[in-house]
Amino acid sequence: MSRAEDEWLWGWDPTPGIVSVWVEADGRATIWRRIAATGELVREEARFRPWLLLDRLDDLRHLGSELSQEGGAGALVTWRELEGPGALRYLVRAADGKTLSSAILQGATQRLGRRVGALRDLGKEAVLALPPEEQYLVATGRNYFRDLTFDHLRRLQFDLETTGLDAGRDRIFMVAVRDPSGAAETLEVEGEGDAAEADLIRRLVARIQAADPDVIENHNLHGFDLPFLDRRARRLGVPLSLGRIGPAGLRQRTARRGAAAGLDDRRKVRYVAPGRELIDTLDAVLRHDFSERDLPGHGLKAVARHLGLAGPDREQIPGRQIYEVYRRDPARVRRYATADVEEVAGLARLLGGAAFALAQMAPRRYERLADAGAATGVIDPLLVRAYLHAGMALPAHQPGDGTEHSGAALHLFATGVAHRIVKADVASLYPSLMRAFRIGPARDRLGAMLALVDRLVEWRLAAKASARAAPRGSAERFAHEARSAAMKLVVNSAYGYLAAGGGLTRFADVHAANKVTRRGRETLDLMCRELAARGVTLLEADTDGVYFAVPEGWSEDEERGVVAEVASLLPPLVQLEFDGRYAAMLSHEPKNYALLSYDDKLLLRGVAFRSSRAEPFGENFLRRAIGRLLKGDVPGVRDAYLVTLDALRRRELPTRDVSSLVRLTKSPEHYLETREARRELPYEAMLAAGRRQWSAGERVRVYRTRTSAGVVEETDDDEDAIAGEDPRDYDVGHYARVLREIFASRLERAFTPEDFAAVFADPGQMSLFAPAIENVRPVLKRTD
DNA sequence: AACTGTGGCCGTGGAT
DNA sequence: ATCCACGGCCAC
Repeated sequence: MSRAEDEWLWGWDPTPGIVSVWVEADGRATIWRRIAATGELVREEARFRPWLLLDRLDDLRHLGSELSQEGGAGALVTWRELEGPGALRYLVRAADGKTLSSAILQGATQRLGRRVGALRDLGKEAVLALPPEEQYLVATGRNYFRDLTFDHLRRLQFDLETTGLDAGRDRIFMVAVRDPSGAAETLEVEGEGDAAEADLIRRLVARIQAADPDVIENHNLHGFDLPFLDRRARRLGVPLSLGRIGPAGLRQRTARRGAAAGLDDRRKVRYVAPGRELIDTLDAVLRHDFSERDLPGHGLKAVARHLGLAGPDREQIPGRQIYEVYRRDPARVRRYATADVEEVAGLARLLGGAAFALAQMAPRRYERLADAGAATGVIDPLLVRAYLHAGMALPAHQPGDGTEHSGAALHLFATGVAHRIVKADVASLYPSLMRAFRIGPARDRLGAMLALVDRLVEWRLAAKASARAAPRGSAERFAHEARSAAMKLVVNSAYGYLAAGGGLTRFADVHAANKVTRRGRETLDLMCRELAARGVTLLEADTDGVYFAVPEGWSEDEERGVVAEVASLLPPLVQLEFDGRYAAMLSHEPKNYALLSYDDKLLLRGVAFRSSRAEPFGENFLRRAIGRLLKGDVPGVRDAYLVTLDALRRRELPTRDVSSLVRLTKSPEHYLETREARRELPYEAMLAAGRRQWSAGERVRVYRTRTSAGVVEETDDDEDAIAGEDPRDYDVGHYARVLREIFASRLERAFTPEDFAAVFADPGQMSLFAPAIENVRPVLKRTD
């Protein structure tokens, strides 16, 4: 059993070194493999028998003797019935996938009496047809990258520098390229006009073909560089052969993020080049930030700086000035563009390892796993392969039966300021409960989901141990850490897979999901009861963790002791951990609190304390005020308030500091339709600034003036904000109110009402009877 | 072709 | 003045 389950996770075919797979619908497969020992690339051709799953054979009966059971002689289409109760039970194959699908479509058209033009028109209850590469990987049990490490890949990075953002009008004038050896250079236009740009594109293509990379990487590759390059190449009539085989020109696939498929189109496409994997480091950044939530932004420069990838003398040029700087000082743009590709290479290596590790498990192309959602993009392919390998029929998707799904428990025990804080939480609560109580999808007769979660957790522990044992900074350690991150991603989405609504996932089971969350609520309640019984003050508990304050005089060992005692009361596999200790906490509302660590770092949590749309001046004030508050410096809190208020009234704050970052979700046309019924400040600001064009999804900084609203132009570079150009025409009265009513009010729970009024009294309106600020003490109030 | 979940705070701007 | 529905953002 154990071996079979490992095969569900890793596949079974030992073929090493696959770096890319390309399969045509007619069953011709091309496999590129890199020999780890020599670095040599080998290309292999194979014939492969395309397959799909059907719920019935009816639509193939018209083939007569050209349809036969597997093992029979020479029929066009062969079939095999899989075991178990699943609806998708007929595995059908043919030498050419197109023969297979057109035979089915012909039969379905006859049977249903309407034209069925595509397999998906039959519905996912009736047919499962994977993309050709995935059919190949599932059928063979092969996976990408077996016995390879990330550094075995030949990776090339390129980055376009253009005269503007509009591919219909602007041109490419430079391309920075970093080849797999690590050497970076720039290609530049020689002269002007179409011929010069066309020549530059030809040189780029030649450069890529000569370097012959397995992987092409850039930040926002699919959002900018490839669509821009594709449009320019088409316009200039330059053949764009970025792949290893096949005709020139990029192919497309639809994806959740990428370039707009057409004008004003919500659908997104990504480009595909046979034999190479096109990797966008923005995907890795988003995936990383989803779990870590520690990045200041998602742009290349911000991420590179944050991760320590940027050199100290990193050349910076604001996007819109690049071409202008190039004409004046081309060497500067060369340094800038070269730094870009070098940072991308570092970023891909640092954060891309997880997708690489996923490709060693799931039967999909590396580039698809790099941007796939974990549930339908990773778990589902693993389950499909497990069922086929076991010869079991797959259940079809099923809509929910109407049962509601409820989530986690949440308790707020006290608000205000507390000291000596401990956080205890359960590691991976939901997957642990699934394992501990054997909660899996009812329709998963094979038990593949729980088996996969078991295996992933076990392998992940092993990977973590191996990582710890390997030398710091070594490629080996890096590989184990990446594998651990990939496994964490999959394990943590197992519950989401189960709870997914709308018939989204094949094995979704709301009853099982409800069992998981019910056990979760029980576990959290038990933790809280048992902790309280041991003399601590509970503050807040959410889902899988609890904050509490310990009595004065407790040592860290005593803190850890109480957590360990409670941990011993939980079911096996459900591990309560000591997650951290803090000097002080401001508890505001559920899911909204601030923590001061013992080394003086302030952590803000919740939308009341940190929100991407909050005005910077308000967040700065909050950081200062809460920092002082948690150190017991109440006069310092008042001082932070007065200083901010004063700066505001003197208009010392740049307009950006009072502006709010908002996402425009309505197109100009859409807004104009609803404008009369409902006026909204962000759009009014755009219109007032004379901007009548924007795209839904765009984020802009807006602010309020006395009479109307304005837009702050974002610059890439902070030094670039030229004081003289800032109108500072913001509405001081409005922002003084915002400071008091929106930001200062976040500290309301910290004081009695009288003290709060005194701390945040307007300097001109101090009451004679107000309490002396020096004597004000923060409070903690039970909420019961 | 893509698509994991619930709980919760809070600001906006019209309705009452 | 107060209420409320809604959308956005965030904690888990």
